[in-house]
Amino acid sequence: MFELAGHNGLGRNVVLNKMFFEHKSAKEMSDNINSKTSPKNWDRVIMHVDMDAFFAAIEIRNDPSLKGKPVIVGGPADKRGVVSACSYEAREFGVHSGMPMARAQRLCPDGVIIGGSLEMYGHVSTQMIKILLDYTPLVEPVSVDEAFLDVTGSMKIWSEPLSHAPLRLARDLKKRIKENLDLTCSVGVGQSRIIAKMASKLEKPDGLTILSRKRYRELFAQKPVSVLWGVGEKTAHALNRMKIITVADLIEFPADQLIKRMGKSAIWLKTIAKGDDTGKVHALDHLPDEKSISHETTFAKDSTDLEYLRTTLLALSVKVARRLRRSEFLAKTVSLKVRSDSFKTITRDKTLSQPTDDQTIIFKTAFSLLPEEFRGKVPVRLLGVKADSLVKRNDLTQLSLFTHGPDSHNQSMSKLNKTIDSIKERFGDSSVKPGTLIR
DNA sequence: TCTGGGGTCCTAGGACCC
DNA sequence: TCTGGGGTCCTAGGACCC
Repeated sequence: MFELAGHNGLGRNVVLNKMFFEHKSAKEMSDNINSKTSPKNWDRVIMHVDMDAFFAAIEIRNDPSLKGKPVIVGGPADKRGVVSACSYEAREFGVHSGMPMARAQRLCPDGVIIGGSLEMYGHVSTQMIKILLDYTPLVEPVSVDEAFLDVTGSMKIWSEPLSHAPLRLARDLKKRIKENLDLTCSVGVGQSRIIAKMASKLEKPDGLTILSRKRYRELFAQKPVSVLWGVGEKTAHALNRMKIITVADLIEFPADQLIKRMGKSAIWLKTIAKGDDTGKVHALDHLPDEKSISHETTFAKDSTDLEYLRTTLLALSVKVARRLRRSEFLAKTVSLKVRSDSFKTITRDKTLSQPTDDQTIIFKTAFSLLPEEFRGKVPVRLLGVKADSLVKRNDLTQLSLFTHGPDSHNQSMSKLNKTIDSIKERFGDSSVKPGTLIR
């Protein structure tokens, strides 16, 4: 951070964090921000709020005796569980989310393993969103523990001077989350979603980073392409084979050649490299409709027992159908997912003659898609059922708006409440919709 | 070391239609 | 007798994210 602060003399650095606040006076800060990259001249002010070690932090908050200990939240090792979140103390041992619990336990034998409650995390997530809504109606959850905010319209309230408005707002927001939820978050601020998103990661935990587009480019130019959001292992390798190693390489690489090699994603890769994305932050009650609803389960032990597989598929179908009905969707397509003992995963799907939310139809369709080799021969590790190509029931049955009450205020209130309630349904199970960040 | 669960988006071939 | 081009749907698989 002091390295970044070292750029202050150039009058262009707008990277700030908690260290910065503690060590710099208001005067120094205003000198720092007072430049042509000042947030005051931004066309948009986007924030990304990312809760720190969310599940683990909630567990520690609820049981202070866990404070300072390596806390690991996830499924049990003997049921092939993985880590879904862990405290920073656990990370010191090399534990991270997505890691098999068996391995985490070996790395961190004294770690406190907690199964956790997705329902409770969803509840806290809802509380967090409610706080964020006090700053702007444009709050778009990305997952249980993350959201984008477009606070462009809120800037005037947080002046004077205007150049400090994003900083003041972000500090206030962090303070309120700390006071109300007793949790910390990291906030990234920038002129686009991608900049805000990348910025929030920089000073975790309890960070606050404001990044101009210029500074964003300076900061990431020499970093490997894999730091970019959306560039995973495979894409990084593909780019590396084209001699594209750093973010700067990606920016400089001729667009037409990149499109030839990478297809459509080339455009997006260039965009994130430059921090130029124009993606809007959706208002909470105008989120794009869900595209699919699915449930899957991994068995504690692989199974060749067809009756067991049937029962499991039925249970999964019931869960999927229930969610379809609750959210008033019908599915045009039913999809089955099977993972074998050798970890090979296949999917089979079928488009129905009539869209449905009926568990029996979903189950029968899913079961009929189960290939012969998995009916007693090849051991099955995982089964999944997905409802796809969703349509709103109302769109289909032509039920009109008139069926709702006449009181427009109550109507919009209940709509908002319903929307907030549905966050848990939609995001409370650590699901995400990464696509909305981009497209 | 033995790899969860819930999502989104993209690609690609073949069918089918105009 | 050889031969269009475009559009959309269906199905399977894969990359990626949290």
